[in-house]
Amino acid sequence: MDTVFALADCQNFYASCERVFDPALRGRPICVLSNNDGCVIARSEEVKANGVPMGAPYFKWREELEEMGAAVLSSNYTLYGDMSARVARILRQEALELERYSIDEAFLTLPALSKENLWRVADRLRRRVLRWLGIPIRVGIGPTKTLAKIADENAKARKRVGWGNGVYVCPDEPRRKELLKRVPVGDIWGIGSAYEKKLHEKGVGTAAAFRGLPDTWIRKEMTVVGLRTAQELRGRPCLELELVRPDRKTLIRSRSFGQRVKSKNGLRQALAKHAERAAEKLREESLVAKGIGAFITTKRFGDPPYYSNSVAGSLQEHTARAAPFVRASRRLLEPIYRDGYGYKKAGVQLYDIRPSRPHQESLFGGPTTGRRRKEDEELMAAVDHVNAEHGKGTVQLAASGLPEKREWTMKRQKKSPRYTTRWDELPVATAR
DNA sequence: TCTGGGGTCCTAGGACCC
DNA sequence: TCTGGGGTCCTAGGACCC
Repeated sequence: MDTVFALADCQNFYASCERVFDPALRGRPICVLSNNDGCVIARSEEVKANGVPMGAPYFKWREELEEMGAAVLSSNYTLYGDMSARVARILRQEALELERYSIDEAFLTLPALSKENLWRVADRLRRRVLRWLGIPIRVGIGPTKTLAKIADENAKARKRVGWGNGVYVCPDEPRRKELLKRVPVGDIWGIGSAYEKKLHEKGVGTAAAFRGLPDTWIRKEMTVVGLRTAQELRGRPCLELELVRPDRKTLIRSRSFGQRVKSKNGLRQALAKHAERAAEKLREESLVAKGIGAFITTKRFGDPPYYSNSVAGSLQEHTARAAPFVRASRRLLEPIYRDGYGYKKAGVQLYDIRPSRPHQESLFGGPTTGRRRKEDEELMAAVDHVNAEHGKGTVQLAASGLPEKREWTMKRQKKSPRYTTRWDELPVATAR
């Protein structure tokens, strides 16, 4: 069957989620902050209209946000993740296949119906998601993923000026070319700031001009990735839906510190905590890893002297137990730590990752064999269980320090309740 | 004072092998 | 003076995404 691609995109997703559960937020400007309450990562329309850019540092905009009466919230990923899954379930009702591309976007394939009928299917999904979940979505449709993305952007632009309802089907040639003449090259999915600059220097400013460039030039200057993008803009699909998520290759846990950390001990505790959380994530996904790297950095904007370093190491065997990673993180800190700097961020990266089953015992037994390993695994399972019941960090290794003694802990002061995943945080309705 | 935290893919170049 | 021709694997760095 001939198919087309659709991109369904939740509008102002985090802000929309917050509004679903707190009616007082409807009609009120909202912004959601990154971890550490550092920058603005989601904005409602009102906040966008007031000129607050994506990624803006919160402290620079605090006063303006106050003036506009904005609600400022820490990010609540538990809530957003759950709502995201619910949106996907509704989209699957019409999709031939569905790829969850990010927390707030999904690619779908639909049968290649007439433009009018595609529009109807998409609009039905849009209305259903709005009515059942309270989340406004847009849908863009096209013959390739890249064109579906452009259709979605176009739906957004049209809606902003009061045209349409957030559903847009990419037209056929030659009207498609007219559309692409109005799309700035930097707005194309796959063209970031570096390629945008390069293309501008070549005098290429629009998607139409970009897709008209010779393949040899694109290939040479932008690798096969750029060439695929150009082909997709010409209507030739090069990217398929990714239906099974490929096994992850790396796993990073890192955080900026609430304040600078100078002591080796502080860094040691932070790395231990990241190692512990990384191992927890491995178990969550039934994976094991052997490679581990650690990094520390003072890196700040315009704030020398700066120092940044990382080092990689390896465990003796694949595992998902916390203790070996924590020990390794402590060991790895030694060669990279320099006294006298105020560190701003630290993290742990795991690699050489593979599924934990089927379980492979080394012929002669690894360093940890038999009963000892079994006990460790049971301990980890118990830790995960307690933390799932009572909240992350209820049980943890002593190496990462007591929460109240930490000098490096994260700021997250404005978080909303986990309305949909915690019984004790359910929204309360009162009648009068 | 205060600027997130994850990921992926591609290429070039070096080490090493026969 | 002249200095092969493949492979593979690994890593660093650059590009992109949300």
